[in-house]
Amino acid sequence: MSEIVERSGVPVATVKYYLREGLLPPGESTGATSALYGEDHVRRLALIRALTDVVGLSVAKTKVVLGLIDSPRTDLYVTLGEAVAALPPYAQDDVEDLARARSAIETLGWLYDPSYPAVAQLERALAAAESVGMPMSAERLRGYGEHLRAIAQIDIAQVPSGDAKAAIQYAVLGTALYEPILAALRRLAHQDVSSSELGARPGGA
Amino acid sequence: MSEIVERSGVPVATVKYYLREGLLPPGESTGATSALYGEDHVRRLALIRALTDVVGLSVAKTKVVLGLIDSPRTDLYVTLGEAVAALPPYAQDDVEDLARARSAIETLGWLYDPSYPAVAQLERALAAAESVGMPMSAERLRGYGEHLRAIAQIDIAQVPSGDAKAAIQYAVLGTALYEPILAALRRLAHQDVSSSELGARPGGA
DNA sequence: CAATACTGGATACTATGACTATCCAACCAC
DNA sequence: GTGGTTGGATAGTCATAGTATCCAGTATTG
Repeated sequence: MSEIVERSGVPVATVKYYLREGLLPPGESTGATSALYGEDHVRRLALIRALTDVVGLSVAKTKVVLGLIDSPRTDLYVTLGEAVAALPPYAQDDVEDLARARSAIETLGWLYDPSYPAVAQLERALAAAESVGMPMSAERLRGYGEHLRAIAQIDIAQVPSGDAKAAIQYAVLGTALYEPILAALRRLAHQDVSSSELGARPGGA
Repeated sequence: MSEIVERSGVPVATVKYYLREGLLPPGESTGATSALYGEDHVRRLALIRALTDVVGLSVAKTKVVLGLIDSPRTDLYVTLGEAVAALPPYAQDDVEDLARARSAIETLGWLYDPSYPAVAQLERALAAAESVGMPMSAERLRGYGEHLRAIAQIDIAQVPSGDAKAAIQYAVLGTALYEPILAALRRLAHQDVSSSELGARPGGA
């Protein structure tokens, strides 16, 4: 065990905690006081840290996501839905009306399936923006929609097509792990756009 | 006070807590046992809930963001940087090398300013994806970059241009509050793209 | 005008989450 | 055989985000 601790940089006590919580599978037991851990465990630890530290999931939600990766359910659509439900922004599933989300999705001409968790998440996010006096305009929505759809196409083009299980795993992780990248890139794009369009410059106008 | 409690839906004890923590400004005192609260306070409460519940900020980070909105610093660039630093994915500011982020930004031909917090956030997000075996390809990056830059242009076109303070407030809130919308839309776009390209359908293939 | 109800403010308490530390007995390596 | 690890169990810690209680000073109303 000292090996994976050293290679992953995660403290022993924490590794034991993940073992306890069922995030990390036990090593192959070789007697009462030792077990074998391998490359898999190191990768698993990296994944756990990525989901908790970077994506910001709780240990409980991380466990859900890992469970979906380990044994994907029936099909991609259902599995991805469950994964999405484990990702922020969390929307409680008590019946809120989905009017804003529905109207947005219809404006975009996209598939509207109210059972898909992202719909409630969108509703919540739109309601929050509105409650603060920054409602989403239809025009802005259409702009976002166009470019996000293009991004989604890029994402989907990467999904391995042969093995169904691999495809689901890729889709789940891709949804979760690329989100922070997208957020950071948007922030950087703001910089770049304002610098090149308005002449703003690092260190003050 | 019962008024804002009722209108905002936030429990009294919690309102008092926000008052204590300095997230909510005190009402205009009218004697030792009463104070006046108004529309401003209701809006402020909505903003606090939006930042904590939807964006997922801690009370402490929320306070930072609110502080920037209340009294923006020197200029937009600096203020937005501080706001961005208060947003996930958090990157500790101890000297990590920013090789991945730098290379990504250079690939895109964007402005590279290592002091801008989003650079460290990008580094962390890219490193996480890589550590899990899903590194970002240059090709995918270019695709993301193109579309996110377009989104950033939409964002910046909305920023009010007259009043500098209003512009800063808008930029800070827009960065934070639209992020969950973008995340949800991307997830929905995945649905729509896969449904129209692969023939997948709600309820199973 | 007196009883009751409601404030603002201070203080103390609780619940949850994510670790972290301690023990212990079994081993394995020398 | 004996000292240092290991796996496993149990208990303790710390931070965060509230809740709950108390209190005394109004305000209200019959």
